[in-house]
This record gives sequence, C-alpha cells and structure tokens, in this order.
Amino acid sequence: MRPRDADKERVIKRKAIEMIVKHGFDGLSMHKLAKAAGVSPATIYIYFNDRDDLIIQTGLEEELKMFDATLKGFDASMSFEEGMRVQWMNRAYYFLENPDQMNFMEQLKHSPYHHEIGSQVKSNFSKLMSQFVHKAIDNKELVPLPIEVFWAISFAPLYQLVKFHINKKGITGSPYVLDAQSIHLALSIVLKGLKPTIQ
Amino acid sequence: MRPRDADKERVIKRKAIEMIVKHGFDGLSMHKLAKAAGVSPATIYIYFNDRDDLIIQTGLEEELKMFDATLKGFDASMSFEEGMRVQWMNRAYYFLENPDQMNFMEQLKHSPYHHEIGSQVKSNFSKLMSQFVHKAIDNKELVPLPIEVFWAISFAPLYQLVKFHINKKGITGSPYVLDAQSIHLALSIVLKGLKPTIQ
DNA sequence: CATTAGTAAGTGAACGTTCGTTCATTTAAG
DNA sequence: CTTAAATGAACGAACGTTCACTTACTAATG
Repeated sequence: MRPRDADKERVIKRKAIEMIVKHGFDGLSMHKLAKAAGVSPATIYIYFNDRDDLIIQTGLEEELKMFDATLKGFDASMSFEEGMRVQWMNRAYYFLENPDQMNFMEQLKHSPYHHEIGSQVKSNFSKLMSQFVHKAIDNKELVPLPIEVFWAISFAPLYQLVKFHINKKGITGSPYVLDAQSIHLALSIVLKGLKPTIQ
Repeated sequence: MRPRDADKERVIKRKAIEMIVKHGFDGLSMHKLAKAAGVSPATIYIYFNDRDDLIIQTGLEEELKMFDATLKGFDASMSFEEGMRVQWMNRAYYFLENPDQMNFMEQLKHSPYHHEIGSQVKSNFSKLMSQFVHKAIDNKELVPLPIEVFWAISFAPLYQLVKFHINKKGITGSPYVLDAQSIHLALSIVLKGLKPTIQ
C-alpha cells in the first residue's frame, strides 16, 4: 500500500487560502488550485470529497490552530485582567503573523459557510470562556453581562484594529499600521469599561 | 427614445443581494439573477457593465443608504454621549430592520471587493466623524486616541452583537436574540471606557 | 390630434470558456 | 504481488457575455 503524502494536503490547503484571500471564493477553482499546488485536479479529490468539503476542512483546521494560539498560557483561573491581557496579545500576535489565515477565516465567518463550521473546538473554547467570565463576575472583577455582550466588547475591537492593519487602510481610507501602543491603549479602554466601578 | 425602467434596476440589485446573502458570491450567477429578477440576462448588461460592476454599484448604493440612516438626527456639534447614542440607535435599528443589506455589506467588506468601494460617501462620513471625535477630545468628553482605535471600540461591538442576532447564534452556538436592554448595556460599557476618568 | 420616424430598452438564443468532478490508467510504496 | 495514491484527459453543465432582433416609448411632422 502506498501512503498519503501529508505535505500534499498541507500545500493544497495553503494554496486554497491564498487564492481565496486574493480573489475571494469566486476565485477558487479546482483546476487553478491544482496547478498552484502542483498536483492533478483528481488528486485533490483523494483528500477532499468536493470543493465545499475542501473549504470546510480548511476552515476547521485553521479554527483549531487559531484557538490553540489564543489559549497559549491562558488559564480560566487567571485574574480577569491578566486573562484578558494574555488573550489579547495571543490573538494580536497570531493575526499579525498570519494575515492570510486571519483574512480567510473572516471571509469564511461572513459567508454562508459560516453555518457549517460549528465545531467541537468552538464548543470547548466557549465553555472555557464561559467559566472565565462567570468567575470574573462572581469575583466582582467584571460587570454582570451576557456572554455575547462580553465577547462583543472584549474582542470585536481587537479584530477591527487588526483588519484595519491587514487592509493597510484605516477608517478614513488613509494608510494605517497597527502598533503595540494602540493595542495596549485599546485594551486598557475596554478593561476600564468592563470593570465594575468602585463605590 | 424609450426611458429606462427604474424599478428594473432596483429589482436586479435587490435580488442580487438576496442571492449573495443566501449562497455567497459563488451563488450569484447572471443567468439565475436574470430569472429571479424576471428579466433577460442581456437586460442586466444595459444597467451594468459586467458582474463586478453590478456588485460594486450595489455595494455603493447600500453604503449610501446606510450612512444616511446612520446620520439621521446626528450633528457633529452634539455632546459626545448624545452623539454616540444617536449613532448606536440609528445603526442598530437600520441593521435589525435590514438584515440582508447588513449581511451583504459585511460579506463585501470582507471580500476582495472591499478595496474597490472607497467612495466619496465614505470620505465625507469619516470627515464628519473626525470632527466629532476631535471636538469630544478637546472638550475632555473622550480620552485622546487615534480615530481607528475610537472606531474599533465604539462600533465594532455593536456590529458584532447585530451579527450574532442576524445569524441567530451566539458565541456558544446556542440561539441568540439581541434585545434593547443588551444594546443599552453594551453602549454604557463602551461609554464608560471611552470617557476620561474624573480625577 | 393622429401618424410616423427614430432610438434605446429589452429579449432569447447562442458563443466560447471554464467549471466541478470522474474515469481509465499508471506509478510507487508496503 | 497488492493496493491505494496519483494522473491527464475527458465529461456534461453552467458560466459571463454578446448579438441579431423585436418592442415600446418619445418627439417631430402634418
């Protein structure tokens, strides 16, 4: 028996991400992908059932890598502020170092494929996050709020800043580069909003 | 001379949005769009140069409508808190009442078309916003920050909450409905973070 | 007011191309 | 020797776009 070439699957996925980032889902054709990956079109169908499966599998793998990076050094028992800092920095560095993967995941999240990637990974992650949030609320380190409101306020701003950076354009359309100072400033403002006021 | 049917262009754009929301940019074919809009494929090319032009023109029109709705009752001379409240509520209601348009614009923003819709509208809007922000900083109603950091903290959370609502799924994957209470809670937290602390 | 000439809107069929996928065959590793 | 990986050619379907043609509205004409 002949074994599968693990490299081949990796190259196919990576090239698929590159094509989607450059030309959108429209621009991902199996013929072009095969050429870019240096394989026959038929070879792709050894590793994936069809085009949709390729996209979804690639999305799931990237999601897993992203969560792994996010949770490096994180522990649900951390103080609220420290846990937030770890997650912000993990995310910021991962996104800035992997702009294509970030861009691909954002396209995926805003496409109809979104509904098909409700994974085990995501479920485990949100449980951990839920623990972290409820503990922080109980400890009066965080104002009481629904988990979705917490998420939106905590992380949506970071994602938005990174998107400005990756697009190289700010809100006015002029060139934009995200620096460490802005990340820390944004985080401190978010934390100020989220922490209960001392009476 | 025979005049153009203004309805026809509107129907084509609306159906294009519906198809993109349901099936992504992949799912927008000129043949299917023609059928859905009740016209011949060739008719679409009377109103638009090609498929890309159709998408971009539709995006520009929606952007204009969105900014109009956003700025209803807004004035750059308002107090920071009141201006923020007006914009949050305008946006929230417009998005919740026009989920397809919101979804379409979000797909567009995260696609490669993004680079092609740097419009006059957007430029005017960001100038107005810039005035509002700098005035608020001068008046010590707002901590000093780059406009992109302001934007990310101010509005990204609202967009995220609306997306949860439109997808009918929260961060955990369970059903989610956004209510007025959560909008106000989120806004108050954002404002708390953005306002300078009184010493 | 009725008729007509002119013009752009609107059409269905057709174009060549590219699409996703499969198949008969070859290649290479256990 | 066996078996699955890997292939290039080929499939029908669908794609974006165009073209020769008809329709319907405007405006000039009498």
